[in-house]
Amino acid sequence: MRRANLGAIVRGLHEHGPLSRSDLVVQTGLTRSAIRGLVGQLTDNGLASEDREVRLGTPGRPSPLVRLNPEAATVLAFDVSVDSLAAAVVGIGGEVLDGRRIDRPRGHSSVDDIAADLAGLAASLRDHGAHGPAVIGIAAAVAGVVRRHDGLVAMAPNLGWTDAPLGMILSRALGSAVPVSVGNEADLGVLAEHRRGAAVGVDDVLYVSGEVGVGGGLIVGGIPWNGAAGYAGEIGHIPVNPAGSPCRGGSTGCWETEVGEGALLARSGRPRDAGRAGVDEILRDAGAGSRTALGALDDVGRWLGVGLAGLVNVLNPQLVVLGGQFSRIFPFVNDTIEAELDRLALPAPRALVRIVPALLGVDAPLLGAAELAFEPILSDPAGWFGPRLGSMHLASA
Amino acid sequence: MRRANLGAIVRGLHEHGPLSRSDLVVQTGLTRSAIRGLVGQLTDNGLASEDREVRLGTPGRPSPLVRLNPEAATVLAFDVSVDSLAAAVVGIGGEVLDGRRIDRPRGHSSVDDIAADLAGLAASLRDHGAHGPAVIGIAAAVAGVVRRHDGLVAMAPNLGWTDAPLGMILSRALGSAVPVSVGNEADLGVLAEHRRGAAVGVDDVLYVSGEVGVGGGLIVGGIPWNGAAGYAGEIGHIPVNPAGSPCRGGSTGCWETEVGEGALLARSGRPRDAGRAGVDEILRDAGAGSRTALGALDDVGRWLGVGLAGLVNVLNPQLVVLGGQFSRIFPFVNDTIEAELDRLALPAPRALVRIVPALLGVDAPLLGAAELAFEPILSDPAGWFGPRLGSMHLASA
DNA sequence: CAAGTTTGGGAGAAAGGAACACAAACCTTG
DNA sequence: CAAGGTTTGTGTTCCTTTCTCCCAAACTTG
Repeated sequence: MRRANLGAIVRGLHEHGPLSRSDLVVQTGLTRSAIRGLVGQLTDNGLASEDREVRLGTPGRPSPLVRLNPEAATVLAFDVSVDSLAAAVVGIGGEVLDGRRIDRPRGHSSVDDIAADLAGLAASLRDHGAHGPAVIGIAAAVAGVVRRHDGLVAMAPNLGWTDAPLGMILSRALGSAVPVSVGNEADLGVLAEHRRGAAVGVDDVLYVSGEVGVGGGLIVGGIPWNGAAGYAGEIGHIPVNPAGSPCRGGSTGCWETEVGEGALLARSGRPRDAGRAGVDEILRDAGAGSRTALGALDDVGRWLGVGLAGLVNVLNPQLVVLGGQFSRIFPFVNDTIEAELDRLALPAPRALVRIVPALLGVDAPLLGAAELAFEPILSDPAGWFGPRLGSMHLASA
Repeated sequence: MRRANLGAIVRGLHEHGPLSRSDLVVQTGLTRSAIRGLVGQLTDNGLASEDREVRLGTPGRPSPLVRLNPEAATVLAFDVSVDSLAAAVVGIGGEVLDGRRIDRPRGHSSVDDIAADLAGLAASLRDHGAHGPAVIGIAAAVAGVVRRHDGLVAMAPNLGWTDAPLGMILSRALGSAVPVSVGNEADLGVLAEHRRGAAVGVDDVLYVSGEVGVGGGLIVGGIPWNGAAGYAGEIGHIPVNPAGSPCRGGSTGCWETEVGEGALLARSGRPRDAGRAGVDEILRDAGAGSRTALGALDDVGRWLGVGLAGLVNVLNPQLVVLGGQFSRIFPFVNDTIEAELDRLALPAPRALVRIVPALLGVDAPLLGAAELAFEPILSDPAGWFGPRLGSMHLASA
């Protein structure tokens, strides 16, 4: 009923940017009268405003643009990555009001330390108003296996976490009553690329993020998919090479051991833990024509193609977005991947799929976390104005 | 609005069987008044009826059961399998009014011949009334890669088809104006197992059908998923063994070449084309304790586990249903599969998943086709009564 | 400047579900 | 067997929400 329609309007404005009332009419299928009432409710509550700035040039009465007010509802987004920590304040509509990213030494850190660092980052941001009424959601992306419904990080080998209740601890560190969601880095990366990046408008997307580990995120029929318990997309651990080396998970021949950062470094004769700097060297050498570097990239590209062929057959995506380090090595592996897909994938799904690099780079998971935090207000904006319900959320938390 | 609520009621009755009005109240969340009006509309149009047969034993006024009238809306379902052809008339609510299955010699047959055979089967069924107003949908399951939206069979190696327009040809052979849908055997198998078989009530299901080839069907969040173009679930062609043998698709080391019927037969020292009879022998020998037979089954079980581990990591299903031949060899491979999953799958998704044999056996794809054909009336029952819209469908076909 | 086109504004109508009161049918208890 | 409790069907009324219709406003085009 009304909340659903209101949600459709707010979601449309959030995802597509400012729209005129007549745009909303064609998008929602409602009548002008209905749109008028609903938009009026949004402007009355300050969530949206109507601008006279109108795109002219068409006959007929111009329709003023309805735009969401970013200050009216903001979220706090975090990213716990292998090499860095980040925080951002994002306004509804997607505008990043402020953000900061700091380097982090690789290796294990306690959940409490990380949470404290994140809280510190958040406090340093303009407009964050962590306790203000405008913050309607908080979410964090983390490089690990996450159980969605309670924000438990079941496993994060790069951080040394097992069954870490990041959501709860972060909530406490921030001292905020606003609910905290936690999501896997790749799951949130694909969300961001789908809303604001390389996969806008594409409904069936596989996102492959290559960092130290390899993660996957899925958009199925236009909606993100996380599996029965939020564990889906752990594509780093598909068995591709029974003759391969053992993997951190204890199994053998995982895709991740063939295409991860460590594999690329090792194939080029560097130590596996040379990190981002080592990858930079490889890219520089490859650009200069080094046989070793190009060979290492080619090997990784070949195994990328092998794994992707299986995934394309199983998932039949329209688009594969390569994120993380993969987006950086993309120019060197593109042709090899396509050739392996031609060789190994079934013709029908093969013909449909395109492979592209990510557009949002390292910030994809951070922006995806913001989108996750916005989700409740996009589904049911009515719950966030009128009778101010902050206390209700506190009670249910 | 109303059509959605009406759809929810019809769908509930179709999937769960007869329900009392008060059951419908709790299921839909509507009020008794609303349910009364909606159920009244259904009974007025003959689609449902209310029985006085009531389950007693509880205090309060008994609520008569609302049941769908199977004769009021029927579908014609077909199955084009490797070894057989089948047709059935199924009434709304899921009751099979009549069905027949005939053996088919393995090997290639033209689309026209198959369509003619199917039309002949259909004509021999009681209650089918192919031209009567009660038939509201026609669907066929086929062992091949199917593009959903137009019923094109892109590839069916066991039948020798490439880009075969089965939907169109079958429609012509039947001489019916009712739209014909076509689906992949495994996609429809999982639909049937989800509605009436081993996966009832489970929202995230992977169905693995082992015949000559290996097919997969997915239920994601309670709804079937077919990929961007209907090509999803081609899990037979995930690369699991780069050292393996070449596969019909032209690639190498596909899962199918390690776990398909041919692999089982070859590992037990039989010709790859010994067919179902050969599998029967292996099962008999294994029951009698034959080392060769048990060894072959063990090998297949091991590779089954390898492939499933990857799929479980990627898809995080709650349940894996093994269908086709796999359901027959299940008792002999169960333990091996579980052990391989323990070894290769990530702990989190591994802990969640259960592996079970299919319940509906060879008829799963046939029954799934029926469910596919029912889909339109379950989504919008209002379109099928009142102003009898048969002519409209004809016009749009 | 006039005609045409598209959109906003407002009143009234229609549709559909919610709320409520009451009656009916069953169970339990004495 | 009678009375009370419980649950559900029935019917009426009310309310919410959208749709319809007409007019005014604002822009383009000729």
